[in-house]
Amino acid sequence: MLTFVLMLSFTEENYLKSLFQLTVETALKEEAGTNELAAHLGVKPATVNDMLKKLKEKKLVKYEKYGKSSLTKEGRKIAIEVIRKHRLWETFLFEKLEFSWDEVHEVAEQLEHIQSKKLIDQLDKLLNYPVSDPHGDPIPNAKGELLILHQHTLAEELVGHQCKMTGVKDNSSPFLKYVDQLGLAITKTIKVLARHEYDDLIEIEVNGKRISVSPKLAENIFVVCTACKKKSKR
Amino acid sequence: MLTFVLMLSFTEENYLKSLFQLTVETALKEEAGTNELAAHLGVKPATVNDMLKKLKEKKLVKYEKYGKSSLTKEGRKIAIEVIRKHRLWETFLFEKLEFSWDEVHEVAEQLEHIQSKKLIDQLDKLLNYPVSDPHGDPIPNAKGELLILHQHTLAEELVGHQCKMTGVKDNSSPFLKYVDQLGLAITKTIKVLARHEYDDLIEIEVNGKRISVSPKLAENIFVVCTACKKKSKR
DNA sequence: TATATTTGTTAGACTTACCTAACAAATTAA
DNA sequence: TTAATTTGTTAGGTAAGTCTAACAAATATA
Repeated sequence: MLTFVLMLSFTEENYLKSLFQLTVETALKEEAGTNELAAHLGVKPATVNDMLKKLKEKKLVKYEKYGKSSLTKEGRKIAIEVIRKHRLWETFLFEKLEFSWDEVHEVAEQLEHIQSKKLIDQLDKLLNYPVSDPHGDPIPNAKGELLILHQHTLAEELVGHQCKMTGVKDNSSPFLKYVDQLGLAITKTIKVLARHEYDDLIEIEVNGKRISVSPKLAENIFVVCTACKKKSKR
Repeated sequence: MLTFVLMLSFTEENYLKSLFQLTVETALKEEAGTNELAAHLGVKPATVNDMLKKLKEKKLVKYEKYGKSSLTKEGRKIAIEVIRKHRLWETFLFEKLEFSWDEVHEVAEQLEHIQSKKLIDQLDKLLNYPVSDPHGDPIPNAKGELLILHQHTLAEELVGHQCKMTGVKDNSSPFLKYVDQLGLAITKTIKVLARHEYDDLIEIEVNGKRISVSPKLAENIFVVCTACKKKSKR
């Protein structure tokens, strides 16, 4: 069997990854708009426009003029590979090289583009086939299968419920440092004590202490809740 | 103290590395020509010409029209950093990820451009501060100090002398596989038994067996020889 | 030393990924 | 349902890194 390996640039890989993250991954929708992608990638809409045409040519995205865009099966496959590499590298940096969870993202952004199947498979083996990265995000396996956690954000959690922290939405260093400071971390048990109408703060119990968190913070904390059992949106 | 970090592209880093390898490192001379660099980098002389002007602008190379080029102090510093990264990655792949010595080079070519001081320092620590890579090449330390072995090639070795293999000049996979096949490897003891005028083959003893090797091969094998004690050229 | 060869340079062109500015289509609001 | 706003597109421009083709300088050879 002859397999054609189409070589993609770092940039092209990043567009596919962004599109994946804006659609399949965290969001509920199937498509993303040009401006939305531009904001996510930190470039101008005109640039995204050019790239969408190019990626459509290569049959990696579905795109029609003035329409929303989405990944093709092949495009999704590549996006998942990049995400797998990113998260394995993050795990490596955290587990083996003494990086803290707020430091891993930036370096993994570079490492995720290294081309070598053997490298990634061996890294996976060295780390003992981890299922999630330091931020709690699931790591796709070598077949491209991705465990989808039935998680929602802390902001959506009901008063009185107890849940467990499973990850974060925002991977920026300042946010992660703040999370650390508050004593929050993946696997911690969180109980929602109250929601204050007056200033929208959410009062929670964690580590046996009561703290108040902003809705902005709560929206970036993922949790699972057995009490909830609300049907997952994916 | 304010330090200005000038960000270089992968390409610029590769030019500095090539220039280092063609001058300071293996060769005896201090300068390299445009065509020579072009051949080493696999690009056309015209391209090198443009880049030399650009790197001169940035004070990383010394270059005058129609003259040979060399690295400035700052350029050499950067080249050594890239080489350090390359060789640490090669060692990592070989030691931790089960790569063979003919597989490490290609992947290290990509990894050497990742920007993160912490990454490299931690990698160095994880590997326990190695002094040479799987090909026997010395790894510069964090201060940019590079151990220079007083080595020469097997082709230069005198008949009757016994030496020890310390490295290879050619890092290509076919060459390295061939070296493996012949039973040659770093640290092996080699005795030069004879040189045959007729076909230039060199007869050596290694692993207790007599084999004949071509001058081409011998030119790509580094050895040290106590009997020789010939003054090193660097 | 004159000529041939090698080595290095210049000019102009291409591609990728980005930009700005002007415009067009689609959506939202009045 | 028209007008305002948002969203998306086009055209044209820039910088990096590459190329080819023509030329110039330096070096080697006769």
